[in-house]
Amino acid sequence: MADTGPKAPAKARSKRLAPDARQQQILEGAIAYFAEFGFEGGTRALASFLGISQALLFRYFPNKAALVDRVYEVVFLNRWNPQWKALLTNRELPLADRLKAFYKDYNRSIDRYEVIRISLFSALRNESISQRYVARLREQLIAPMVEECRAHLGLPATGGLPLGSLEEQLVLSLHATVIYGIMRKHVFHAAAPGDSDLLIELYVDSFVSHAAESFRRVLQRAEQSAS
Amino acid sequence: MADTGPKAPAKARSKRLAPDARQQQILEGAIAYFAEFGFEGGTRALASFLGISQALLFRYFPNKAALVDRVYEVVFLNRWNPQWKALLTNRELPLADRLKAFYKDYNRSIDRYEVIRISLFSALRNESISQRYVARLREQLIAPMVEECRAHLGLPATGGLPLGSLEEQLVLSLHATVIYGIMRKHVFHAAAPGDSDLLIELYVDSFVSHAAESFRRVLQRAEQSAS
DNA sequence: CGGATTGTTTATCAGGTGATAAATAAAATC
DNA sequence: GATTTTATTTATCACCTGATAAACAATCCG
Repeated sequence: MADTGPKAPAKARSKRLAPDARQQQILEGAIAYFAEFGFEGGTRALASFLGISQALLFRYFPNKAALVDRVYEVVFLNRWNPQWKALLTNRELPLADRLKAFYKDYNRSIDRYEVIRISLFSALRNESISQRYVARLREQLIAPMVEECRAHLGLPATGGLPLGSLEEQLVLSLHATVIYGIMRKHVFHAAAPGDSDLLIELYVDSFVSHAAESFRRVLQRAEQSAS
Repeated sequence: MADTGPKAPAKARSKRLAPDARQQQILEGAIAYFAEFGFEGGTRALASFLGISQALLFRYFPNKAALVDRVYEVVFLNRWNPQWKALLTNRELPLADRLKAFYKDYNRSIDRYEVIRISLFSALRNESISQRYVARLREQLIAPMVEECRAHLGLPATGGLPLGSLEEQLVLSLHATVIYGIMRKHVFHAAAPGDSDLLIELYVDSFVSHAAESFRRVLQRAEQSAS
């Protein structure tokens, strides 16, 4: 079994911080610590990682769950850019340009060790905040992308996609490529030093140039199963 | 914080099994239990999940780590098909057909709740078996796919890829799509009821039909950075 | 300086953990 | 059916967990 906590690198004892600063320090340390060891990591190891006593944690957070919730908030909510949807649906730009700009920015925003690992840890626990994030991703970004693809291809709007429709899954292949690349780096530790922006351009070009054919076949299948 | 163990559905007490059968039953139960709650799940909850006493676990496995190791073995090693590489490198078939046949079979093999979740739990713990799996995936399947793409496009063989080369990452986009679809289903609980085989055919066709252009641009970039 | 304030630590608690040994009960053997 | 064998459970251990309260010590303020 892997070790479940650091054997105390324990920074030099930094005494008597202002309450705000200490709370912030604990929160940031907790993000780093939980990202590494998961939420089962103990409060003692976390405290020693921070160079403070274990009891001090409970002065700034009423209990471990509250601390974990704050970690979730930082990782999930603070990392969402409300302009993404507007960017994706701005039909004054070509579809490919919008997708490239979006995925470059999205990739930049979530390609971080703590973010991807904490997202996974919380998803594996079926945390509701993780499921809300997935729902928002679908409603705010993936579904609009499908509509934009339809518009780009001269197809009528869907007026609401069924969950997990084939069209949605087509668009998700783009998303999957970006996410999986980040996971390979931070979870599987399989180096991926390549130029992310170049790869995103290639992925998007490949997707868009084949979209007509893919959508045609997917819609044909949908008609078949409807009959 | 999410609940960390089942409150004992506790099947009816099945008494006095043959040792082999009981060991097998514990192993299978452990796979289901750890897949749900992760490896921090307690032995008491596992035992109650199995409908046996906690002490009995330690008669069939010397300690928890040994049980976890057996779970890893079943999930990782038993799920590898040695014929995959041969299938992918069989140049009597068109490249697209090989990729489709491989990914349909690969998808069928790993698209299971326990498999994908236990893989992720172990990867997040940096278990060596997980890293060995990733290395094997790269050497046995991904790298050969790159070589096959080169052959398909009339390019010379590489004679050994640098880790994380751009070409490798191009091929990984295909892989990512399959894996991420499975993760969405079993980790993010975002339904994906679509016809996997159809989607795999679309992904592969899209990839292959755009491969010439993608490889051209990637190799051009590689030359630039070499100069 | 001296006393009040407050950030921090030490000591401690009840409950949970993996693991062991003795006690029990079901099957196997004669 | 009595006796041996063994699968299983109950009781227990030392240790670790999150959390609390009292003791301590650094800063502030007069």
